[in-house]
Amino acid sequence: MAARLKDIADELGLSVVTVSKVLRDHPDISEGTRKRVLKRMRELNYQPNLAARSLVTGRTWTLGLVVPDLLHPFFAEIAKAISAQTRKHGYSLLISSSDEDPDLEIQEIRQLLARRVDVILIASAQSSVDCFQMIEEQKTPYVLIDRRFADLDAHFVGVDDEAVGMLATSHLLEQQCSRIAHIRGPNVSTAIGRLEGYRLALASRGIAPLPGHVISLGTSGDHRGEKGGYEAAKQLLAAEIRPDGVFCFNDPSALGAMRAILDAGLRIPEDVAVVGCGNLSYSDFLRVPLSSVDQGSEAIGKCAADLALRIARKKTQTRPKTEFMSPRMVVRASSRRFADGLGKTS
Amino acid sequence: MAARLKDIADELGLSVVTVSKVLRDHPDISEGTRKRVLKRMRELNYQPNLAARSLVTGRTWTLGLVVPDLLHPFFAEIAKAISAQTRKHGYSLLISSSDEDPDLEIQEIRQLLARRVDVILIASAQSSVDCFQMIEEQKTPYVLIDRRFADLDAHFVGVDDEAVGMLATSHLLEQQCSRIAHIRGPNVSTAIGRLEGYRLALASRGIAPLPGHVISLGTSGDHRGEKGGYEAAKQLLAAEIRPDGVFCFNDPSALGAMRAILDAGLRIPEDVAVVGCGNLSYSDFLRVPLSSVDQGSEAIGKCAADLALRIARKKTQTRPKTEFMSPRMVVRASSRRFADGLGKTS
DNA sequence: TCGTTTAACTTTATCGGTGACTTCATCTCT
DNA sequence: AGAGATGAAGTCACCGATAAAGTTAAACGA
Repeated sequence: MAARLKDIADELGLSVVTVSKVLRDHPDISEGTRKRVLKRMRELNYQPNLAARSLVTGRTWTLGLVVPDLLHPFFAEIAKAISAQTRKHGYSLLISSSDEDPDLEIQEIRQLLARRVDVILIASAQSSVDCFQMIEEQKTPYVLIDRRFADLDAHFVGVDDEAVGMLATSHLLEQQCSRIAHIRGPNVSTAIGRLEGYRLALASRGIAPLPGHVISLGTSGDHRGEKGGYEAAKQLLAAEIRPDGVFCFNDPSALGAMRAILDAGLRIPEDVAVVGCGNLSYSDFLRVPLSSVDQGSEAIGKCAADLALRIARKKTQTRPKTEFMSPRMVVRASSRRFADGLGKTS
Repeated sequence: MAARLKDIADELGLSVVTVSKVLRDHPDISEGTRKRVLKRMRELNYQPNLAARSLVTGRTWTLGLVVPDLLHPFFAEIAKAISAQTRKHGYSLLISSSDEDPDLEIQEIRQLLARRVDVILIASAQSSVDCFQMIEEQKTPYVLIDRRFADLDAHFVGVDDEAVGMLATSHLLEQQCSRIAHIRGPNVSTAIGRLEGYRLALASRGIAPLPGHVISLGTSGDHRGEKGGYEAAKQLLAAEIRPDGVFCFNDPSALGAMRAILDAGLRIPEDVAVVGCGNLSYSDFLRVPLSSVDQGSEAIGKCAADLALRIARKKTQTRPKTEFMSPRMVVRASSRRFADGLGKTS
């Protein structure tokens, strides 16, 4: 059904290879034949068979993306940005969602390796680095997104999580919060970095977190952390000294926390100011619009895609490269305790 | 680098074909050699080269998905469900986002056709059916998701939008709303069906929509419709007779509408009850929790994936099949005007 | 004038599998 | 014992492209 090089070649009395060369803009083709061939290709709406091309070139013109959760707007936005960027360069994107499950993630990675994708982009839910050795064994290049591993020297694109933590915590300090708590995330680099940033920001004012004021987001079934945030905030409110500001690991957990605070009859931000992270798009429609640290997910996606494309084009391995995006504080009602002046507005 | 059939064949003193037969569970292989081959395959972590296999079988074991917007939770959920389902059967999924732009969508479809995906799943942003003829010419089967075309006889999986409209409108009627308005969506099947359902529900009580009470969601830049919903609701509130209930095309537009209503100093649901559609997961955290018609997006995804897999397995064309999911009303505060009794709770 | 370039193609081999046939030894049945 | 059936391999051609090397004729330089 679909046209092949051979069809075009036969019709024009050329060899398959000549037509193939036209297709790939090879120099040693005369202007005349080039035009004839291109014309016929257009007429037939010729599309090269990528399976055949892959077989001989060893490249699939396909990238693989693994995210923990496609429903999480942060990852959805990254996926969208990557997809848009790769498309421009003729690459397609296989997307899979690991449901935050390391084993499932490994399966997904195996699939991508079996498909011989040119580069794997991955926001990993792994706790160990074993599976990356598996990827390296297959000599498939990969780029970590959002989440890093301290003992793994690999390409990385993401936000500077320490800066995130400092930004959020400093903002709360500026809002005259004096007892700032932190609802921390699971044991991955993002959560660790944000916690560290939180500590550093406090330390720079000579403050140490009060006992019980750093609390872990339980893994109570929901990935995104709404329930976990609710539970964690309830515990915080029951602490000996009640916090007057909370920096939450991400926006969903902040939503949960806000609900717990409101349920307890407290006011946001007067009694407790809340800051999240991720700046998810629906923030404006909440009971109390949520202040949040924007991670520039779109920029992360674009940057990761560009890096991956660069890697895909080179056959030789390149030295691991780390690209940090800078976070941005977006202040909304949940943390704006002063009409103006003190609170930054962007 | 990666192991090939030939490597295994040489090592075991067999022919490539024999090994290939083992791989595909061909019957005429003795138990002994089968075991020897499988053992070696496992040791080498052999992965068949899908490009080679595709080249000869003409099948890619890949499905393509085109959605208008990956960031919209409705489509993200569908994408996730499809991905999960196809993975189980060894198929991969190429996902692309058309940004609700018909031209971009056509480009994406071309890409998928060029890649010779086995089936295309598409929630289309087209206004004409031309591009589906293009797909048919390539003899690539496709499944429409969510959005249909009246004059196109194709596979379809989605919700019964007329039922959606009736469900939402009947619910508002039950809540004693007597002046129910509708913020309708763009000119695609979903919006048309929901509008029709709205009309039918009113008609069944002998009511006709008041003038100016059916209003169109403008296309003011944002795809999801938050701004559009805001503008539309402002107009509704300025109508000669102010509505006391609004059924919104989707949840984002309902969010916008709610904001307009609250901004106007009115109460939800006492002054105006609001119902959306889509039942997006963050509904519980809104200023006023939003009642919404659940379309069962996960079920749609699963069903669409199953249908696509069935089609992929058959070589012969199958008769177009339409699968309707039934919508479900989820009542929350935005439309619960009576403490109990009248308002259904699920 | 003759060897050397150069432009513009063509030939040949190959990528890693699969499908359709063929071979050959063993087994079964009359 | 010989014909046909069966089981367990192997042969060969081919899928649709690309890489590398080879061919041919015109152009060029000394």
